[in-house]
Amino acid sequence: MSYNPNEIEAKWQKQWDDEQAFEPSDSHEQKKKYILSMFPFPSGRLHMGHVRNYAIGDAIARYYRKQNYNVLHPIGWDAFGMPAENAAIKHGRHPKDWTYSNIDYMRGELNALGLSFSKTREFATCDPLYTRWEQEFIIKMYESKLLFRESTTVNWCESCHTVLANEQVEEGCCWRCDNPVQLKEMPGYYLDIIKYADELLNDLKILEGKWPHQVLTMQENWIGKSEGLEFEFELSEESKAKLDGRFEKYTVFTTRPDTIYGVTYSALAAEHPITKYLVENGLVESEVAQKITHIANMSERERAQSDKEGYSLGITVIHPLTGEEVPVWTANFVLASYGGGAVMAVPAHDERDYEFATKYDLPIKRVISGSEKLPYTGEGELIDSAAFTGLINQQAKAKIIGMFEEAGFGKGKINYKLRNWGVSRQRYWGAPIPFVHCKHCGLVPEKAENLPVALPDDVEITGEGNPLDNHPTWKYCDCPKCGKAAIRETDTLDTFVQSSWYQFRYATNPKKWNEIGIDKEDAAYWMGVDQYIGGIEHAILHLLYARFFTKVLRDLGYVDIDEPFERLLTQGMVTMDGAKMSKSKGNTVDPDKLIEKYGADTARLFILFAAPPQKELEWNDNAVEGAFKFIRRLFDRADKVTIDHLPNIDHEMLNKESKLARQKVYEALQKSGDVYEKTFAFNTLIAACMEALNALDRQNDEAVWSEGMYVMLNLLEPIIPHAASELSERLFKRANLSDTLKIRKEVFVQDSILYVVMIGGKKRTEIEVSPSISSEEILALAKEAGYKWLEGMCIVKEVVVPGKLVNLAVKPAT
RNA sequence: GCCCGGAUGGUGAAAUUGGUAGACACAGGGGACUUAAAAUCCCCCGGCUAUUGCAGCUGUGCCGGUUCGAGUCCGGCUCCGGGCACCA
Repeated sequence: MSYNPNEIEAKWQKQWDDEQAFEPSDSHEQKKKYILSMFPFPSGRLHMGHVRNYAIGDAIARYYRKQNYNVLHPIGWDAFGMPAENAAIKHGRHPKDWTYSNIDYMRGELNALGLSFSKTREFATCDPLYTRWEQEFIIKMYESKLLFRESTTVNWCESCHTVLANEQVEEGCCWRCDNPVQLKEMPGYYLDIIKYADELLNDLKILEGKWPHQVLTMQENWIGKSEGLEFEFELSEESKAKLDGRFEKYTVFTTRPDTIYGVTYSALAAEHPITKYLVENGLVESEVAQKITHIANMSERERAQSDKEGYSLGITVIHPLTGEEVPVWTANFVLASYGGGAVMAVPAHDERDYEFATKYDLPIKRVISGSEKLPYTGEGELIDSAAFTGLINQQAKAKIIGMFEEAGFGKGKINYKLRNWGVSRQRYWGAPIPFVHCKHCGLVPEKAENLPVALPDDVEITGEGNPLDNHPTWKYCDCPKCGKAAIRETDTLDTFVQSSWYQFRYATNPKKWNEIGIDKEDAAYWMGVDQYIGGIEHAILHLLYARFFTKVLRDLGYVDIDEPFERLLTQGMVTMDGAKMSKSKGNTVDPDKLIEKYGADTARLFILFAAPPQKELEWNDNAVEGAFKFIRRLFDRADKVTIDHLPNIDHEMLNKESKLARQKVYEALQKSGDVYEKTFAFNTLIAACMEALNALDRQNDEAVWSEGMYVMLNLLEPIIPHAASELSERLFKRANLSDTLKIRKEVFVQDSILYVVMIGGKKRTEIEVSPSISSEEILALAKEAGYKWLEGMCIVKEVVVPGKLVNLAVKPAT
């Protein structure tokens, strides 16, 4: 038979459409699988990374459908975001128009790949119906104090004209546009993710073995939990006077309370209120004040790259245990955003404190024994530490915290590197934050019946300022509470908010989408996502936010689960000439052209064959051709099939080649379960099928051919669905596709077994023996076969590995 | 600097988790068919030595160890990729 991919693929895609073949059943009786590939941003065209992502997910979804699971395999569009506005600025197109026409085009591309998505559950996150429910959640979060508004120093991207969350700053630059991020003081909305830090950290244990190890450690480090002591430094009387009595004390945090007797100075951030007061009121020399202001204006990134720098503030604090006066400095390495912006400095046992003390000639006092070399940050016994001297530092830590707590001037404290999630964006193309600023009532949430707060269509997008703020009328409204004139919030939500709950939206039956955001029962049935597939670049951002949102929605009573994604597969990048495919590098391969030339099945087969999904995939045009040839060969060999069902075969009656062919076929079948359910090493399954086809080719038995094709098409259908369906229809009336195949043990029974004979650890020869033979007999035969290498040797040890090999350890005979 | 990965032929990769390293493919070489080309089919294909015949040595980034046996386990390095980057 000849292979005409374009014709076949159009035929099957139409048939699947007509049959609505991939809609899950509404019934909750059946066992289920929820297979989800991360949804795409509608940028205009699919790229190879998408093709890979969806080929993997589709193979898994199709496999489970064959195993009689009720499968939810949805797709949608992560549709809000900056590129839509950039397109508006550049080409004068309305973001809405740009977005929805991109979606239409890309939907067609996904369709052409033969992906088995549920069509009834598709949505775009910019659909007002989606925004409506998101706004409801946001209001609920505000009411339970998880969402709050405050003015803080934020990461600001001048090129995107918007605020960025901490996670969205990569190497000091904006994650999206790569421009350097500046610090700016601004009001904004925050989600209290720190409140969930402990749970987000602890629940990583649930995901162990199910998520890539790498992602778990990245999240763990990002949360950055540390336990220590928080206490207050009281200012000396003289210093209080100098500060006009406005400050009495300040708080510091340390993870090393065991080194507290080694404190020789304290350091404040440039932004610390005391530092600011001193600078602003001329209480430090004007030259120093200037330098401090300069530091305060630097980004964290810039500060991290500069040398240690600091200035004496001319004030002192009292050491809480010794009563000694300790000088206070300001230092550029003290972060305002962590632990109160102030530290106790122990130069003997902290690298930063040591470097600083050496530079400015501050005293260094050793209090932990151990290495002679300073700074020493390891374990040891306390020295020179009053009542605690002699204790091991780990014990001392707990005792000192206990002592502080008893005395009431400090307490054990847990700190996180994780910072609260700033969700305000000063953009147009996002979900409006549904609040109103009222002169009389303050910040007021919009009434439920007025949701969604929708975006105005008539905007001017110039790239200058926030288009919603500039709109002539949109922001003027009545206060939902008192009815007087008020101003609508013009910030919109971070787009990561939309992707934090989309998994629940898909799980909700679309018939209920108008009435409800997330259906609890539907979610209980479908969630969590059994297999989630996406790029490693979301290891922290999206995956942490979605985990957080799941816990929040649970606590607000919307769902009953703790973790959204049961299993996670992170796919590798698609590269060409060793570099990531990108338009700017000009090394892209257009999926449309590939499909046009070879068909979707070839694209899918190549992508799954060329490398295991987790690894990087190097594009190779020749290998694509090879994938195409394999499918063509299947069509060619279809002529060998003469029986239209799974034949009964008397294995004993077959010749050696046919027996081997059956063995290869069933080896592939045996492998398939593991591949589709656990390892996702599709490359090895495809290789096993190629081996089976090669072995079938070397024999002539019609029944063995028929059986082989019956099994192989069944195994390959999730990977090359059009070709496999077509052949299965022509040869077996598709019976093989719905069949649950059983392993035939008899094909693995060998007439004889090949034993490798190793002598002195080296492979020397082989012997073919009957399977019923004893170890003694095998050894005897091995010695006979290997006499050549045994001459002049005596055997020290004999090892027989059943079914595999014989190893004779030898040494020269004396 | 710290934390994770990884390193196997010319290339992409396999290797039942301690048991014949290089399956399966791509590229390359040779041959068959053909007027010719394409397509298809067959053979060879880690390195070195030998080649009249068998064959021998060596080989999974490097050095060492455990073991009858190590790509796989242990210790110490080198290089590459990713993440974090003064978090007290």
